[in-house]
Amino acid sequence: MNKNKNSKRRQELVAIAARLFCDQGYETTTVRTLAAEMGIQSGSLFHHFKDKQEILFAVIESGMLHAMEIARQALCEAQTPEERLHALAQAHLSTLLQDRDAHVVAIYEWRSLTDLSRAHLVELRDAYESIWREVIYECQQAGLVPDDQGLRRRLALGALNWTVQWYRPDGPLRPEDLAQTLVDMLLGRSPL
Amino acid sequence: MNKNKNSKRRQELVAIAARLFCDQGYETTTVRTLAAEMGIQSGSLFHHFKDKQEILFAVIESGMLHAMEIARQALCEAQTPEERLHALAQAHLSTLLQDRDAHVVAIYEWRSLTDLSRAHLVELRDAYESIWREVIYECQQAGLVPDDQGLRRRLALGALNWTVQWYRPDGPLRPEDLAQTLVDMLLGRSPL
Amino acid sequence: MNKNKNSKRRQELVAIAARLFCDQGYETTTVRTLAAEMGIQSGSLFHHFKDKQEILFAVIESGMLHAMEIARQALCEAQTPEERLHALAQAHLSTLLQDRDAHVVAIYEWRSLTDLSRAHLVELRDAYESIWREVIYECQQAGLVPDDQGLRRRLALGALNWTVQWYRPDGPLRPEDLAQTLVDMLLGRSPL
Amino acid sequence: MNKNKNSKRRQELVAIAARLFCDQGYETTTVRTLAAEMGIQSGSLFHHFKDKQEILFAVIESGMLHAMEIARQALCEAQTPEERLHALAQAHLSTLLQDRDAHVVAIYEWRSLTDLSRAHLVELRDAYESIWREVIYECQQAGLVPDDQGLRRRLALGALNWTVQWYRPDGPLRPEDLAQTLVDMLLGRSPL
DNA sequence: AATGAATGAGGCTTCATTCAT
DNA sequence: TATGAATGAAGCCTCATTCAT
Repeated sequence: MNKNKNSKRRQELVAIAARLFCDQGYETTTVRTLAAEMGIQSGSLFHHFKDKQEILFAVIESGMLHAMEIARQALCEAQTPEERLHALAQAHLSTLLQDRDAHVVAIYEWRSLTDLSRAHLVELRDAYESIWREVIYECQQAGLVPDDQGLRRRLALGALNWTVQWYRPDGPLRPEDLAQTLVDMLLGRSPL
Repeated sequence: MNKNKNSKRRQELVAIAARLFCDQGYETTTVRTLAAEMGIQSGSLFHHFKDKQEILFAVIESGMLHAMEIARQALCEAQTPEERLHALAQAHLSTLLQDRDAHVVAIYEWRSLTDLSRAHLVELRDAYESIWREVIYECQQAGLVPDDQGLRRRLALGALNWTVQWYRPDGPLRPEDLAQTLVDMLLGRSPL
Repeated sequence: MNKNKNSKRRQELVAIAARLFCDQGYETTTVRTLAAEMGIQSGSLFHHFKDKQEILFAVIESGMLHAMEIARQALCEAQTPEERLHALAQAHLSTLLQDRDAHVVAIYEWRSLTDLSRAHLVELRDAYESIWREVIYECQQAGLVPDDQGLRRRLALGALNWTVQWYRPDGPLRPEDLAQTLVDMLLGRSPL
Repeated sequence: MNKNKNSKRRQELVAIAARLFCDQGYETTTVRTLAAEMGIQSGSLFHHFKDKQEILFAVIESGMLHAMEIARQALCEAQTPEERLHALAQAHLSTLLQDRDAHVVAIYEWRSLTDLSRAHLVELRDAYESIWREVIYECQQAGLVPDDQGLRRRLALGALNWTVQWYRPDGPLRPEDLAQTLVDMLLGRSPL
């Protein structure tokens, strides 16, 4: 099995799998379909991945790692708590759009992961959410957001994640508007 | 096949299916498992439902019909736009908790429906969302919410729906707090 | 799955499997071939047996149970130690010929059993061998066979078992001759 | 492919294959496992052997050639018919113990050989058995063994071959005792 | 001699569904 | 309504073998 987990080729295969899992669902996507779309034979798939499940893991992991990276970069350039919150929301939307397939898969196919894989990804998710926790905490310290045991943070993240259900980048709504409205809601502001 | 779609027995079976589909996923739950949990043989299942897929449809439909009913009742007793918005959010949370299984299934297994079934359920969903649209419109007319092409409504509904991912009724958070915070965010209020 | 382990139908299937496993080997015999020879579809096989391995177990177990039964019956009618020894050898040869398939499979495919199955069959085998141990012990007490820690017993049983490799019932050698010669060798006699 | 069939390297590989085939069975041992134990990659294996099956052939052939060699040497030093019979039994046991892997494989995996390979090995086996035939014949001429169309020879060889099933060199029984008892049984003697 | 990715046929097993009882 | 044996298509995965490097 090809152990080079970050090879260009592998990343391509993961992207293709992400698309298929997103479109058809993990259980419904057959190994043969995966292979066909990748331009290889079904047997060859198992040189790259131990399991069908390992492909699922790779898809979700790649989405999460990317999300983390983008969030970190976005925060580097932001200063005030509010700016940082805004940057984070923007970054979140960016990955959601850029790696939509992977994130949709993460949401829908979480259950199909093995316990071990899931445990590993839970760590990643916790790491990501702790970034949000931190930024929200800064906002609280600055008196911008009430201390509500993370309630607003959870609602906001939920609202963001749910956007994959309805948001289409080719619609009239710009991502910036989305992020702005989200921040407004979090901070208890109304544009009126 | 039992044509009496609302028979007590059938509703029991649907509830059992909802639980299994929610816990294990639609694709992963076998007809045999369904039958076993229902206390019958797998062959007998097909006297109650034409298809495995029809069971899925019944599960989701029942959740949606229930949601609609609860929403309508809640609105009957509410007067001002804000009260009505609050009542709606509360009602939404209620079904989400009461019929959690069915709603989780609706979210996760939407894809496994046949086109025909999906079309029918889309109608139901649209009917439900139009209730929200209406109430939000009333709030806009009252100057409580900005006119943003449904953006806030969508974010709010997303935030609510996402609660099935993390909200546990046995935790410290009461559903009322959730509904209140949600309304606050929608209306651009901060408890600070 | 059909739980009636002694049904006529099941015994037929086991006999067919025995023949195939004997002729082609367990690993080499495919489930599809098994099913085809049984006149059913490959999927139907799994109503009767949980596993391919369970078929192997059933084949070997049936051979062993039969061997035990025949040995017990033969001993009922024999009196003196030597008669009993002779009856036992004769009985052993009988099963070896009657259930040749099953016994060949037992010898060759022992390794393919699961640990659990093997443990169960080891008990059966031990029970069978203890019959031999007993009869040989009677012969020792009667001064017919030396006490050699079971060495002659083992050599004799080995010689018998090996007959499946070369003995053909349609040859010039009668089973009785075989049994007689075996007993002669065990008792240290020569026809000269 | 390496045409030097007797190269040191090749003999090593054959010995490793013998061990694996003996422990896991021919069908169950994968080419990858073979290669791994040999310290090479699976592709490289095919530079040494045309086929997986050719490895099996090499294993069995080597065991047989060795057996023949040891038998011939043993007979060189023996004089009387009985001495020669004893030497032969002793030699047989020696190879059975020395090359246990190869002989076990010969017994169990005979079926997996191609017809061509099998035919070649049948010649070797016949050559070996004719040595036994000869020595037994000498014993017959000397009045030590009855003329029974090879029945005692076959039983004796079977008893010997079967020893691989139960004999362990680290047990209380010495190979010499085994050989002696075997000869006694063949010649119709009892130590009593 | 060696590598190791790729092949592609084929293996075991599962599963929704049917149908005679 | 209920049963449960049978179906047969399809799923995931393995494995001996090849071939360009």
